[in-house]
Order: sequence, then structure tokens, then C-alpha cells
Amino acid sequence: MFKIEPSNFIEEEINKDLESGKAKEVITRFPPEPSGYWHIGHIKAITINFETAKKYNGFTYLRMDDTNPSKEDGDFANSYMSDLKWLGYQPKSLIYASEAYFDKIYQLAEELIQSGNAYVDEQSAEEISQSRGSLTTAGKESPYRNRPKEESLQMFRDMKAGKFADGSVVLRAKIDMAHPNMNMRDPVIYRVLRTHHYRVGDKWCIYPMYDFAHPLEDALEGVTFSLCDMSFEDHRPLYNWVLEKCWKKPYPPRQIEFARLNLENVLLGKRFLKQLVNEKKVIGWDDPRFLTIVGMKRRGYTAQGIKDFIKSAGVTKSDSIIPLSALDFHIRNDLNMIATRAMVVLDPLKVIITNYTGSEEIEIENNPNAENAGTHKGTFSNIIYIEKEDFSLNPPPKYNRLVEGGIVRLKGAYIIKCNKVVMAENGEIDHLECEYLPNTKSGQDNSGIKCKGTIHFVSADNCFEVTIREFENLIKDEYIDPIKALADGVELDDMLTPNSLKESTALAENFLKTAKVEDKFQFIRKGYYCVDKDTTNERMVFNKTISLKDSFKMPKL
RNA sequence: AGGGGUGUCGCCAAGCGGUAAGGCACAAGAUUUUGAUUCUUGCAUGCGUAGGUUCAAAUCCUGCCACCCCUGCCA
Repeated sequence: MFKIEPSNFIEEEINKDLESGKAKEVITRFPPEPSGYWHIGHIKAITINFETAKKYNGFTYLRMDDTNPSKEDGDFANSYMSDLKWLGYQPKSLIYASEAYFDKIYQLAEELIQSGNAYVDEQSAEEISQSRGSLTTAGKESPYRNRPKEESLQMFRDMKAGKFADGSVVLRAKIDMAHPNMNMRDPVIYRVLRTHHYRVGDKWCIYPMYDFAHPLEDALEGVTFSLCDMSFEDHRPLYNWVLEKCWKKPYPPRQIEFARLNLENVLLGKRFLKQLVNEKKVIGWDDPRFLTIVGMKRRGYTAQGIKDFIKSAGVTKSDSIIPLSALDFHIRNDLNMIATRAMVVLDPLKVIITNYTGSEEIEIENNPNAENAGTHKGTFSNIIYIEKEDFSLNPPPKYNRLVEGGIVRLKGAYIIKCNKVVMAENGEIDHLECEYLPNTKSGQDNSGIKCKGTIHFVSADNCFEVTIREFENLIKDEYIDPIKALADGVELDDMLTPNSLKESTALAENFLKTAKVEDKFQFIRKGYYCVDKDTTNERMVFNKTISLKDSFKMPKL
């Protein structure tokens, strides 16, 4: 058999199982509870499950782990399918555990009672909690623990039939109240809960707990490797116990855990995102400052860039916190290859070309780094706008943009020379008077003039106003690990960067008028931007995805 | 009477007994009509720590230390 070269510890484990015959194929699953939007952390888990199966010629199911109707909502399942599609993953099928497995899981629970491995407990939630013991002391056995199994079975059936009030009784696995692993101290595996289920309605008034349902869902589905994050490590003994007692078939699924993704200055917890949405501190779940899938998509991040980043972060079991610059790198890297170049002046300074009249066509490369990207037309005329920061009255060292009496190349057009700075009454520069140098036009320059700087511009007869939204990180720089800061008692509000969303107006070349929502551009020398969905017929809105790298250190004035 | 994990460069991460890959970040230089991209170059006598085994140890053994996770009728 063709040997697959492992690229991480999970694949090494899979190879071992395949070679020893413990497993025959690689079938995985991604099992969200439909209760919130996915974020970049989920993408790691999604990527690992999908990519691993693909590598071994297997496949992956998308399974709604909907065992708790009080937290779940059907709307999410559809958003998950579209998120997966955006990421480029196609699940074998979409399965609702509630529909597909609840009957079978119930039946297996009855069998577990019959084999003497589960019992109905009438203690209150508080009593169960108290009798569980502590990390260093053993728990106490329930007085109902050794009731006859026939009695437990009858009561379990009565639970299902609705004869018990919510919370009055539970089904517990009979394992070991003195087990060093708290999860093994007779865990609750079924509870009574009368809440309408978004999928199966009121068919059930009892619901299996995660620890009982999950291994059985995996097994019933034919999943062979259940890849999850390390918070489930302590649950693995229970996962295996359930399979051993209830499944008893060859090739049971194997759970393998990996470390979660953490990013510096990023808060991903559903609770916090929700708080920010509810308190209107952000635009919504798809706020471009959020690293939710919908947020990143709106921000202009590409699925490819995100996946490249995820892959670069590796798959291990060690705790880590990765700087945002690593994500930035992969986003820029992908955008560089696909974003169309355009000229947009974010902070305009008017320039009059005194020795030029009329207007002429210029040509701008759509992407010098991509073959066959083509060009688009712009214009050069006697009135143009350049970036304020591209002219200086008191140029710092190594400043190679425009200065009084100096020259600079206009991207795609001519070299101009600044002859006069016209001041306004308020002491600021009103406009510049420049002359263009004939015979220096881009592509047909035979002047021999050397010019060290090139700046972008728009022509007055070929531009329009657009709205630009720029974003700063939601979390202040000093809170590298916001989870920890929260644990240390810092308030969420105190960690937020003030005014992290800024709106401004810019002048864009007319070429951009036809752009559609989500279209991605590089505004030459500035950064990557995309069209926001708030764009209307009257006004285009661009989100700044990320700046270009800038190694020129402009000294502070 | 606790248990389960993890420690290799500022941040990730390879390494699986034969003498420390790679990426990010950072720094210097080259090319450039984007101060972008691209390209060079530099960046751990050192692998949490102390011992031990061995011709040879990040890799094996022993003891310490640090950090993370676990006491929902959540997933």
C-alpha cells in the first residue's frame, strides 16, 4: 500500500493505526453545535479534519451536534454550509445528530442500563455536584447507584415518556466515584429537558449529554478518527468507555486532540463577541474587526490566505499564541497575486500642471505580479491630486517623494517638477504648481532623466469620491493575551481600542466605479481594499483589508 | 488521592541516538515607474533544569522546575 508521508503527529498516529490494522480508512467529522458564528479558531479544526481525511483519500461529514435544544438554532446550519463552501470544503453530507442518531442512542442507553452500566439517579443537581468530590478527594456514591437495573430501565422509559419533571432525574453511567479523572465519576448521560428542538421539535423530552452522544455519533457515522481540540483530552477515557460498553464493534473511532489556535490581541470567545455585538460596539457579527468567518470575508481576507496561515501554524499539542503579523503575511501574500491595482488618493493635495492643457490617456497595469492581468485606462490632465504625505516642505532624510523644486514620477504618467507652493490663508498648503516634463511619459520615456521617486495620483477629470473604512485591532496592543487579562480582572471595555473604526473620504480613479461588493484591489502604495456591502448606487464604500508593508520610516515631525 | 497535557531562537515549528530544517518578525544589501513584490545575506556552541547511560543525547533513563486543562443536568 502507498505510504503516506505524515506531516504532523496526528498523521503519524493514523499511519500507525493503518499499519497495525486498527483502522482501515480515514473518515472524519466536523461537529459544531449550531449555536454561533464560526471564527478563525474553528477554521483550524475544520482544516485539520477536512485536510487529513482528504490526504488519506477519505472524507468528512459536517454534523450538527445538536443535543442541547436550549442553546441551538437552525439558522446556523445553513451559514455553516456556506462558510465551508467559502473555505473550499465539501462535506460528504450534512447530518443532524438529533434526526439521525437520537433513536439509536436511546436504544444503546437502554442496553447500557441492562448491562448494569447505568442507573437512574434521583438526586438533585446540587447533590450530584456535591457528591462528586474534589480534585483531591474521592466522590460519594449515590444512594440510587445500586438500584435494580429493571427499576432503572423502567424509570428511564418513564423519563422518555415524560413522567418526570425537568431536572428531577438523570441517567448516569456507573463507572467509579473515586476515579482521579472527574469525568469518570458517574457522569450524567441523559437529562430531562422540555425545550422545543429546532430540528426534531417536541419528539423528545430527554436529551443525551455530549459525552455519551459524541462517541456514539462518531461510531454510528463510521467516523474513524475524531479530531478535536485538547479541551476534550480528559474526556477521552469516557469516550472510550462508552464505545467499549455500547459499541463493541471492530474499528471503533479514535479521538485525537490538538492544541487550539490562539492569536495575540485577539478575543474569539463567543460570549465576548456577543457582548460587543449586543452593546453595539461593532457593526455586527460580520464586523471587519472580528475574526469570524463572516467578518474576515467582509474585511477582504481570502479563504486561501487564511488557510495558508492555518497551515503555517502547524498541528501540535503545545500551547501557543501567534502574533497577528503571521496572519497578515499570508493575507498580503495571497492578495498580492489576485488584487487588481488601482490609484486612489486618500488625503488629496491639488496639483496644477501649468504647462499642460487638456487630458490624455494613460495605462495602468492591473497586476505586475500576475501574468495576463492586463491593464486599464486612466487619464493625466492639467489638474491632478496627489497624496498630501507625498509632498514635503521640510523633507526628512531619504525622502524621495516631491519637494519644492524637486521632481517625482507620477505612476503611469509623466515626471513632474514642483515650481511653486501656494499657501492658503490658514497657513496650510492650498495647492502646488508644477510643470510636466515632456518626453518622460511612462513607457515612452527617452529623456534620460533619472527620478528616484514614484507616486500615485488621480486626475481631476477621472476620479470620484468614495468612503474608506479603516480598522484598528479591537484589542489594545498591551493586551497580548486578552483571555488572561480577563481572568486577571481587566474589564472588556478597558481593553478595547477607542475609535477602532475610522471613516474618511478619498478620490478614486473612475475605473473603480464598476467594482462589485467583495471585489479586491490594491490601492497602489497604500494597501489592499475591498468593496463593502454598504455600498449604494450613490456612494461606494471600501474596507481597508490591510496596509502594504512599508519599510520607509517616516520620521515624526 | 489527584489526574491529564506541554516545555527547541522574540513568535510558530521540524527534529524520532550521529553533531540544531523552515516560516513569521527583525536587520543589512541588490533589483524595482508601488519605499510593495522578488532576490541575496545575517539571526540558537544551544533544545525548561540537574544528574545519569553512550564513542556520540534536543532525542534514552532519573529527579526537579515552569506553564496550561479538568469538580455543567454545556459542547
